[in-house]
Amino acid sequence: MNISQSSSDEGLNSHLSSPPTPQLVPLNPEGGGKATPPSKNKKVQRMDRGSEEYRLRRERNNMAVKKSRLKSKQKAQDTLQRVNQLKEENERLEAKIKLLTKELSVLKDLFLEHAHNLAESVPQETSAAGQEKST
Amino acid sequence: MNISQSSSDEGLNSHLSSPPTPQLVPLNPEGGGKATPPSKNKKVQRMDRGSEEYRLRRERNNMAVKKSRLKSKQKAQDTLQRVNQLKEENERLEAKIKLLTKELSVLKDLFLEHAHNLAESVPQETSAAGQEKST
DNA sequence: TAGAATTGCGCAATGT
DNA sequence: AACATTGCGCAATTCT
Repeated sequence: MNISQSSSDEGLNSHLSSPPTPQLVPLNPEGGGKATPPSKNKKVQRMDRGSEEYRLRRERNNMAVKKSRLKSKQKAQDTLQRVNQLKEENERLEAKIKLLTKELSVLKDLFLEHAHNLAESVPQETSAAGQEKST
Repeated sequence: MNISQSSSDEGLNSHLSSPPTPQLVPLNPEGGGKATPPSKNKKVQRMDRGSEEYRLRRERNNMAVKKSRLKSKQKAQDTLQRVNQLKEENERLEAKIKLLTKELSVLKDLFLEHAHNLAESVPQETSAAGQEKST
């Protein structure tokens, strides 16, 4: 999870802007004191906008972002497909169950009928159709 | 499909920046030439950055975006849940099929055995399936 | 420490 | 006109 509260957001641009690229980035208040104010500037490096280093990093990140998002979308799509796949399989299984149930029903009926006949005429094996496992 | 190439990107910020909100938005180079260059400003309304109208619109859009993205994520999550749900149901169905199949198998075996006995030892009522009390 | 991958966010174009 | 989507870049974080 990314719970970054985005403290110092500097959403600047001027990238694919073919024009003169204004480069209006006052975000680097160096005028306050020294290059490195006595405050605890722990790690917050103020990237020079325009720095080749910076540009390079941005470009790479942009690529990574694109890639990541593509991947994400792909995954979502796959999940949707999976749903359809499972739904189909489900239907197949339901159909099979229906068939098996019917077959079973028929056989049981035959059995009962037969047992009945036997009991009526020749009372020998009366316990034959009651052996299911419940569950 | 949206093949917008994002021509004039001006990713500004200064929004959730609780501080004095510098409002450093020189993106409206009014000093370069005229307020509206002689180009064919067809419909591209040069939104005044700083215009109340603009700010309001941006804010609303930001809300809409957030909402939309939340919705999107929710949907994705739902889809994932659906997958799990379907997987579970599938397992249930498979189990049921297994059970039914076994039951059927047992019954069939009983049937065969019985028929066999009849044929082997007491071949008397070979055609007595539906005559007296059918049903 | 570096670099790639994620993620939240805002902008603008576009869709409804 | 208003809200919804979507592609895109930035920056902060997290993962490797």
